[in-house]
Amino acid sequence: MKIATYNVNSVNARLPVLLRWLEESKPDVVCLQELKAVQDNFPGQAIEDAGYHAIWHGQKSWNGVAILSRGEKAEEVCRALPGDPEDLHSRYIEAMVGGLHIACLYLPNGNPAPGPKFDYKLRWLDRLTAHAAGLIKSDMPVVMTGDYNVIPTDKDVYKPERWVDDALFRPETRAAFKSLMAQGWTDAIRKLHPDETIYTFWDYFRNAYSRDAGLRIDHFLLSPQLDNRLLAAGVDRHVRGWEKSSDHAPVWIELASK
DNA sequence: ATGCCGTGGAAACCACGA
Repeated sequence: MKIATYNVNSVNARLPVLLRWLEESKPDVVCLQELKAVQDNFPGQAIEDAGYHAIWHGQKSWNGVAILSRGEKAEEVCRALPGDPEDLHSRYIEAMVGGLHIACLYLPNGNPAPGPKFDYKLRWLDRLTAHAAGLIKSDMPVVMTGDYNVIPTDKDVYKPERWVDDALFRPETRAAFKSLMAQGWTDAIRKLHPDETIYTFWDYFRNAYSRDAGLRIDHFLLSPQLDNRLLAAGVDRHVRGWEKSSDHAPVWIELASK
């Protein structure tokens, strides 16, 4: 079973690239972030024609998350991260599919830091950690994936010294992510590629992609039930080089069937 | 070191992203 995550930076602007990549990569489940479309403006028909069911939670202008699946339609569990009814951003959707519990998330960027946006990011991370504690205690195999907007370590950024004051890399951010991981989650990419330089995002400007000046911020967190089912993990970085690409590349894992 | 680019939405610029 192949599961992917892809921050598309507008699902409608990205539709040709998304369809081309789906055709090439043929994942069974896909988590999308940054739809940048209201609920009624999601390209559901085009995605259905490509062979995928979809559930999604849109929002005007910003954010937006979706879960696509081949074969069975994902059975939605919730479409908001618990813990703050005032938080109206569409950044979280959770569903059951293929016998897995799948959480698709788009964590707040948090810049500029310090400031209210950074506070919101840290609160969101706290809420995610609280919710994740319940998920990891359940008997279900859980995949928690998406754009975390967190650079976990020095080797996940091309020039760590330039990012120390950035919301993606500040000590508070890394510490919060570390305490989430300490619940027992596995970073799928790092488990299989502990020492490789691997990025999932490259800026649109400064020729970041051709210079390979990237960040690793899109992650797959796996619950312990999945530890012995992880077969492969990687980044489709060539997709970042396509015409009209997102600034993120798709990330994927392969799980052994149970 | 930096929104230099890309997108959406409103209004011919600005907010926002990482």
